[in-house]
Amino acid sequence: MAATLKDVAKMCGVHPSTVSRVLRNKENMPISKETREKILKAVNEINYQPDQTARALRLKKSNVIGLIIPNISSPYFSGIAKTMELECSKIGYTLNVCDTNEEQEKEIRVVNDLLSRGVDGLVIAPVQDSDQHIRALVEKKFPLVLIDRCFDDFETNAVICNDEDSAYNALSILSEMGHERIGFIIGRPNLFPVVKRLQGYKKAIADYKLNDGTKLISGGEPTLQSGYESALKLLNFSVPPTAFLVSGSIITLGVIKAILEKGLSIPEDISIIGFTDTIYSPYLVCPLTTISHPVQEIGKRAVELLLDNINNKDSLQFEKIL
Amino acid sequence: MAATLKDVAKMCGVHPSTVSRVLRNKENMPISKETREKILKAVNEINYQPDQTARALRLKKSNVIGLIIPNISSPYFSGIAKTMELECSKIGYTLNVCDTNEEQEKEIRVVNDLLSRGVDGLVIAPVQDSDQHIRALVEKKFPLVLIDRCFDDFETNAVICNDEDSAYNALSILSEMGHERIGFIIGRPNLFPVVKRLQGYKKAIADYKLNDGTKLISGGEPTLQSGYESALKLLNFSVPPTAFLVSGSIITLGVIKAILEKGLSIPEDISIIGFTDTIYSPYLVCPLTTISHPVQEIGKRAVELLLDNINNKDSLQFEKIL
DNA sequence: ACGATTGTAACAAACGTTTGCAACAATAAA
DNA sequence: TTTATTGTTGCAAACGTTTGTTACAATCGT
Repeated sequence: MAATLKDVAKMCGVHPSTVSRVLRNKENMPISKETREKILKAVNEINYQPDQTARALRLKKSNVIGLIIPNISSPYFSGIAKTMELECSKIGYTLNVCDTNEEQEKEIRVVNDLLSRGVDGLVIAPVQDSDQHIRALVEKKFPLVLIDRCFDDFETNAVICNDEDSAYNALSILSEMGHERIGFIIGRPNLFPVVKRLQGYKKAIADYKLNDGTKLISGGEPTLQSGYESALKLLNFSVPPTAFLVSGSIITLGVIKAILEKGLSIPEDISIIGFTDTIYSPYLVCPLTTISHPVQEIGKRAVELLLDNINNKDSLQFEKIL
Repeated sequence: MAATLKDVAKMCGVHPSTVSRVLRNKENMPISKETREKILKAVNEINYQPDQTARALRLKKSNVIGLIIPNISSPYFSGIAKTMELECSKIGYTLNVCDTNEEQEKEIRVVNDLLSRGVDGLVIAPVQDSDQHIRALVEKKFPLVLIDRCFDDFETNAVICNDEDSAYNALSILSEMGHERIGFIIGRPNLFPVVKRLQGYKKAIADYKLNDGTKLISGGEPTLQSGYESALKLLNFSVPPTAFLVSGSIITLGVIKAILEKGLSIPEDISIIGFTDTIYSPYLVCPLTTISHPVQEIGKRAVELLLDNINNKDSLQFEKIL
């Protein structure tokens, strides 16, 4: 189908290897001006494009990096995907975005698939139901950066946010506003950032002596419905919370729905601070205070870190950003 | 690094080709039960994964299809990407999502890159500033499906929405509500769906005898700022419109901002119908009537159509869905 | 004038697969 | 016993690159 090195070589009456050398112009092998120009002319003429598959096979380097995320249609992850793609194309890399649909089994399949396709490195926001396959990668010293979520029991490169402090700060603001009962609505409880937020939340509850010892944490699924039900549950307490910290975009919508249905208004009756990233926030039915994650920053740092790792396979750091 | 066919073969004392035959179990070449089992055991033992790069090179088939979209962080396109990815992984294909950032030059680069990487087919939502590279693909009979946007002057496989009728219907609804001056705020004017919406809009204006001959169309950029300015422009007319048809999610936010700033309220003073796809719509500051595109349907149809095209390279149809 | 040095380009092997063909046994047919 | 047949496996080429080594000139130094 497409033109190959051999075709170009035949056109010029030279050997394929000569063409290759011209295109990758090696200094150690000098080539006469005439043949070089002859070859370049032919290359332009038939618009020769090197076969990256063959190239990758020979060089054991694909110039592709894989991004594995649990949900590409979430504004948070698609934002990260976007900036990573931009960063990658700047430096001549192709980004291969894969969606695990938040399923552990699929994540494992996808990792294997990308590996067998010869990606040079991997950026993963792992479903955190198991970790052996990730462990295996770090043991193999395969270039890897975790984002958003990471594991507490073994070290990897990672770009994560300081969710613990964020949650803590959110509560101190609410506390200063006079709130004494602050609920926390969460999504999947075993996720790294959720765990961290929970830690910050509990620490603040203790430090500021809030909630009267009542447990005001609820949730379980990262869905609108779950957010709705969880919020409703807390609102139906005899002494309901006067403020909410909420752990995800879609969940926040559910919480809002619940509050409005109870005939309460935001922020007059109830305050909300949400972990959510979307341009729509300022235009919601209620003014919403949000803790937003810097997607561009995360994406940029992730590819930087991964590239460092690809180029010198031994460095291992642990990076945090807020 | 990773185990190869040769490694497995050596373990079993057989030839690599035999291992290959076992794994791809060919019927025409029978293999004794003993060697087959011996080989399968070894494969499991060292967890052999075939090198897809080498495979693709040999077979001239990668089992990868490329998706090229102008903006992956738009909820519309990321929704399509998600469903396409799901569909692809069902049938053993990998989806490679690329973002052109709405730049024509980058789209061309990306197409070439994916081709040289040996994708089996391409789904593209083209930036529509030029079309030769797309034309070249269809002439080459390369498996291709266009989504969301297509070209009027040459035929391709395509999955598009009937935006003309949608716009027309929106106007008839607004007209029935009593509106006589209806503005239209658009993003990039040369885009296929925008052109179609404009046609529907104009047709409805004529049929229902609206707008008094005044031109109430404004816009240019697909940004919040542009939507804001465009709406403001129309609202500052001596006889401003009483309703808006708006052509994109982010633009809609700009329009809302403009209306609220003028001290008007939605929907009491002004009605809006927007072409926008997002879960947030019901929770915006105002109840918003939206024309939503069926992302799952589009994604599903696109990969179906593309796969038909990959398998029998001659079929060419033209498909529309609403 | 002759060997050594240089500039230039061809050769061949390799990356990890797949697959048509040949080869070798063992068995069946004669 | 010989020949044909079948079942099972090995051999080698091919996919399109890259790169160490070799080969051939022409030029140089002496």
